[in-house]
Amino acid sequence: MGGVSERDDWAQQALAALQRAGRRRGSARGAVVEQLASLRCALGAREIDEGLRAAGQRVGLASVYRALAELEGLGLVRRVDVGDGTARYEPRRAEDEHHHHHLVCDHCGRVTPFTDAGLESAIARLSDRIDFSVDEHEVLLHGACASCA
Amino acid sequence: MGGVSERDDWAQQALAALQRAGRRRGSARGAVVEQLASLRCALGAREIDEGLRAAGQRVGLASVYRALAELEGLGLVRRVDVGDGTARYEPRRAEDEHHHHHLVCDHCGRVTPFTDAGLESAIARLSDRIDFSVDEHEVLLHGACASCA
DNA sequence: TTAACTGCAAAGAATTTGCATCGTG
DNA sequence: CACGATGCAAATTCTTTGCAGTTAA
Repeated sequence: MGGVSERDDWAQQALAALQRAGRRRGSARGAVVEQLASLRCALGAREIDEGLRAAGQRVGLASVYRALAELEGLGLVRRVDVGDGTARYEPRRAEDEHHHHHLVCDHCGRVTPFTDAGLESAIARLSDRIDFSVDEHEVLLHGACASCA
Repeated sequence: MGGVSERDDWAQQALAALQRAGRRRGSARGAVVEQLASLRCALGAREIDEGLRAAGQRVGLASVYRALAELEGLGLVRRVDVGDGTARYEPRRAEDEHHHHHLVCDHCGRVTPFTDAGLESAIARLSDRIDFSVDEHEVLLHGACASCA
């Protein structure tokens, strides 16, 4: 719990894991990790690409997809699908740090994160009870956000 | 309570709603409603199309998509996205009848329904607490199913 | 008869893959 | 130097749309 922000923390962890997996450090992959690390909530491949482009980092969209696939395979990011036909990704931080779920406004499309302890414990109890090895969970609440209601 | 199976019940309700919405009763749409009504869990457009084809009902895939879009718009089906890049749909029955969520095996891809009262009440409490009008929710548990673990 | 419904084929959008080239270890 | 990484373009896959023929009300 020091001066290192969780952002750099995750980025470092991700880069280390990639290296451990025998991967080299290319510029595109590094940029994607960097971009993901600065996120608070899930983003799609196109959004990540645009973000990098805006930051002056010209990256091929294919490389963004490849980086995401790699990171997902190593368990460093998780894919969240809110039902609009595109995949979103967000860093999977250690422990319960920043663990959250998503509110999806079906009117404006905005996706907002939220957390709820009651929900987490209900899921934990449930996970223990069933004959299925749970290693990831996601709760989506669809409806109308405050501004759209 | 009654001799009418929930299957016919939902199908009738769906057809009635379509008619009320000023839609005619074409064969393709009727077949899709029929097929959805016999489901216990979510299916993708292609699967529905194949099911109909297997039953001798030759239907254009485009019509299946059109029927699903129409039903979703009327709130008769809900779309479930388990993260494999394809959309799945299942009938949205009245009240809590058959209300369930999904276990997704990341190894074999199998999707299995489950129910949990604790989860439902946690979500109900949460929904009351937040500044967001929730009208639909979905819980996805990813991991390894009994046969894959 | 009229407007909705349907199927096929073309169009679109998101994601993946082939390949020649570039850069890291 | 050798092999992984990258970008572009072509290829796939899923879904939507344009049209002309078909059919329910």
